[in-house]
Amino acid sequence: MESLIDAKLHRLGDLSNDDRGRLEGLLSGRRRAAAGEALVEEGSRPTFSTLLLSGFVGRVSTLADGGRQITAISVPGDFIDLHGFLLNTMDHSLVALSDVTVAVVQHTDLKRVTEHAPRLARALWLETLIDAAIHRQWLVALGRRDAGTRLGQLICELYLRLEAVALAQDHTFQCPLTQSDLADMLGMSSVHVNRSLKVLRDTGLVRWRNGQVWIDDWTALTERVAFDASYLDLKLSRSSSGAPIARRRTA
Amino acid sequence: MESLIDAKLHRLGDLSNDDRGRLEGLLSGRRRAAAGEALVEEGSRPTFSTLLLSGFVGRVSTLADGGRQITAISVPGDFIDLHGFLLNTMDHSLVALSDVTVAVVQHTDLKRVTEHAPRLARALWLETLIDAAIHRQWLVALGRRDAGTRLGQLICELYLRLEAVALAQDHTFQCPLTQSDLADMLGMSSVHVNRSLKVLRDTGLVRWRNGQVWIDDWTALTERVAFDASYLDLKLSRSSSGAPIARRRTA
DNA sequence: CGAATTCTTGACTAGGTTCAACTCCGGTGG
DNA sequence: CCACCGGAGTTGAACCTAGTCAAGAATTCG
Repeated sequence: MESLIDAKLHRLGDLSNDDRGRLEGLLSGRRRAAAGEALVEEGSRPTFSTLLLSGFVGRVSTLADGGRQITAISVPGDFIDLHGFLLNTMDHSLVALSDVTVAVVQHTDLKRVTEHAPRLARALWLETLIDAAIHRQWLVALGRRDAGTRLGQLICELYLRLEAVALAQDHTFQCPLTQSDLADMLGMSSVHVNRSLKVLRDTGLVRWRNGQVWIDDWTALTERVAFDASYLDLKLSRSSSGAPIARRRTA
Repeated sequence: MESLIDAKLHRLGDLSNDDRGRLEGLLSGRRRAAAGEALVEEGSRPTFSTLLLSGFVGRVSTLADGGRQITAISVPGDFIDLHGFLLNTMDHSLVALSDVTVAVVQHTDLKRVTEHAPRLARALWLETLIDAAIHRQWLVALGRRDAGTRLGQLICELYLRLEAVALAQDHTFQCPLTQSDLADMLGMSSVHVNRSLKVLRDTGLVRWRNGQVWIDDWTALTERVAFDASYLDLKLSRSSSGAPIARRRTA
């Protein structure tokens, strides 16, 4: 478990050992929650953020008519809800999509530390920017991709994110999400998730059974769904060389 | 123009006069761009961020098949592309949706200042978190709302955001977006935008003609499209009192 | 082993796309 | 001054993707 935290802290950029120690020192406790439990409720004002150690957590918005949209999914190693650190009230819930374990970070501690460690603050800021980059990718998918493509892209994304924390390898991974969870992420009905999954299965691209996913043909899948992983590979920018303002007609 | 900057800085939270001065000092120059020009290209590594002074800018992702998705829209007073400050390469373009003016902030200056002014850094972080909150709201809309609702919600959002910077009042505002731009934001065809707009017009809720929008019945519109403005009203959290971890079955 | 989810499949429906034609409007040049 | 032009808006008709409803099969869990 500690190795997961190490791996994550490493990915956060080239923090000094000081900063890394500061951050590890913040983790003040552990909590567990069972699948279906809300870690943080919409409308509440949490006093802590958490680092997800095991399991899957979804950001869930519930509509008046009972509809659900999962706007993001966190995998082990992700900070959950750094948003709650700066925002007054939660505009969505954080729900355990499987049994989960989290490490708790008190906002008061987080505030104190970030005021004295600007590089660390920047690393955490970056973490939320990566969230935003994933949000944008999902927006493109929901707005302009068909159902099968959205599903395939999500499977690719999950695989790479899990592989990055050593929870997936050889194009297979465990995934506790139900088809209904997938539907709420992909903005479609669970029936259609099922049908789309069947197409991926019948074309030999992906098998998904009993909570285990096998990507049988990674190359064909990424081509079929036009998956470009670059949005997941975001790192803290170091130097600042680059091109001047671009001027080009797009219309 | 300076009053716009003042208003914006004020909204960023209770910065000290020192911090406010620091931020104003960052604005190193002005640029103009005509509708259709790209301010920042996908794949580039910008060395500056900008504050939008006039006009509208969209974050645009272009698909291989020519499809476009606008994942966010910036109105005057918004910082554009703080993302580019920390991320290595742009995963999308920033395109002027009308003629625009921007104030430029060099990343090197931004970096120096945020390292010595943690509160200011936090205010800018917050700015990107608000972007993310809007992203989530759009995700919910794209995933779970029908076309008319999405359109109505966008009109409500635009009105409130423009009103906050004194560019809208009395439920009317100027909006240079074409129906095709709207389509690319709402993930639908421009034909269907036109039809949805006609429904809003015929039911007496909204008129949109020659770049001018009138919301004829705000109350009815917000009810019709279940618009909840709270996600736009996000402020820097000050104290840190709140409820402990919530435990509730949602399934 | 029985109950409750979850998954699977079929039949029908509806919201939205596509294609195409036509209109409206502002700008431009003869 | 007006005729033309191009971009934006408007509308109809045919088509299609995905949703809904419903029922049965498979899994998991107590």
